[in-house]
Amino acid sequence: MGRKREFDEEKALDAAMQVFWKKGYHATSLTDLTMNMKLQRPSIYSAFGDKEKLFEATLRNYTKLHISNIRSKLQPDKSVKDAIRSFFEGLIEEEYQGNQNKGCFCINTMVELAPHDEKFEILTREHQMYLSVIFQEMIQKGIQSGEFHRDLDAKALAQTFVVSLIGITVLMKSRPEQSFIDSAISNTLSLLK
Amino acid sequence: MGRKREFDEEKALDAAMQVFWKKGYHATSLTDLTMNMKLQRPSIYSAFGDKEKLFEATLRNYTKLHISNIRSKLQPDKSVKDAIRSFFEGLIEEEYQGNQNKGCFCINTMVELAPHDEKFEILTREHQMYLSVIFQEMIQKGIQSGEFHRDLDAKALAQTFVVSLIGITVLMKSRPEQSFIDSAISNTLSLLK
DNA sequence: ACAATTTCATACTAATCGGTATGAAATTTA
DNA sequence: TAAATTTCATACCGATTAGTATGAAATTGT
Repeated sequence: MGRKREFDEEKALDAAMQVFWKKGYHATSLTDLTMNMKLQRPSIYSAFGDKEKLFEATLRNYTKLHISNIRSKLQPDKSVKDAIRSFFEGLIEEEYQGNQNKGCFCINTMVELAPHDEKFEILTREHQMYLSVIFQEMIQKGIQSGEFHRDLDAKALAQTFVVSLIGITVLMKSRPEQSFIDSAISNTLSLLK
Repeated sequence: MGRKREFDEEKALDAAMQVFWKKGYHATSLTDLTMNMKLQRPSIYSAFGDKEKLFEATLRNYTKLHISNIRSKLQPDKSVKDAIRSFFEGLIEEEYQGNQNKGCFCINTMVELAPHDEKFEILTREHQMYLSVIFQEMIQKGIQSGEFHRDLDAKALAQTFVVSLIGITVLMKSRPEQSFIDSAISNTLSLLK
C-alpha cells in the first residue's frame, strides 16, 4: 500500500528548527523552509501541517534537546557551584565564538509569540519552570553535601538563576563587552554560599 | 510655498512606536501602520522614509523616553535600595495589571533584529550600557552616603541589575507565577549591602 | 487673484506570502 | 504482474507584502 516516505522526518524537523531558531517565526518564509529542509512544499504540509504546526513541532523538539543538553553540561563530577559556573561560561563561549548568535529558541519565541498566542505562552513558561527545577535540584544537592548553607532557599535561588540565564542570553545578542556578562555571572554565583 | 503638513509628526511617530512595540518589526504591516498612525501610505513614506527607517526612528524615540521614564521612577527621596526595589516592583505591576504584555521595545528589538542588523545591535547595546550607568550612579550614591559597603563593585553590580532587568522583562512574557519574579528581584537586591 | 508648491487620497505595481490542485513516478500488497 | 496507494514535483491560487505613480485639493508667497 503505497510508497514509504523518502525523506528523514527527524532531519527535516531539525533543519526547520535551525531556520526558525535563527530567523524567528514571522521572518521565516515557506521558501526558506523548503530550501533548508530540502523538501517540496506539499511534502512539508503533508508531514507537518501548516507553518504554525511545523513551528510548534520544532519548538517542542528544541525544548527536549535543550533540557538534555543542559543536563549533560551540568557535570556532576565538579562541585555544584563550579558546575553551574562552567555551564554559564560555556554559554558565553558558544555565543561569542560562533558568530551565529541565535540565542535560545525558546526565549526568542517567548519574546516574539508568547504575548500573542497562549499556546506559546504556556509552552515557553513550562520550559523555564523546568529549567528552574533542574537548578533547584542542583542547589539542593549542594545543600545536602554541605557545600552550601542549610538555610539557603533553593527554589528562589534557582528561579534567580533562570532569570539571569535569560538576561544573559538576550543581552549577548547585542554583543556587549564580555566583562558585562562576566560581572553578572560572578555576582549571581556569589549568591551560592 | 505649499501647504503645511497637516498631521502631527510626533503623534504619528508615537502611534507607529506602539504598533512596532506590540507586534515587532516583521509582524507589522504597512496597513497596520496606516491604520494606527491614521495616515496614508505616501504620507508615511514622505515623512519617515521606508518601513525600516520608520522603525529605527520609533526605536530611537523609545530609548529616549525609556531613559527619562526610568530616571523619573528612581525616586531620590527613598534609600537607594528601596528606590531600586520599587522600580523593579513597578515593572511587575505594569506588566501584570495591564494585559498588554509588550515588554521593553528595546529588548524585543535586541531579540528580533540585533543578530541580523549591526545597526540595531549597536543601538540596543548602547541603550543597555546607558541603563547600567544609571544603576551604577545610584549604587555609587549609596556607597558615598554610607548605605552600602565601601568595597562594593558598583559597575559590576549595575551590570548585574541590567541582566536581571532583561531577564525579568522577558520572562514576564510567559506570565509565570509572580513569586518566580519576586524571588529573582529579592535575591538580586540582596547583593546590595 | 494667481502661480507655485506641497499634501494627501486613490489606485496601482511587481513580488512574495502561505497554501494547494494536479498528475506523474514510485512502491507496495495482493 | 496488476491494482492500489502514497510521495513528490510542477505549477498554480488568491491574498497580502512593501513601495509608488498620479492627480486633485489645499495653502502658501507674490
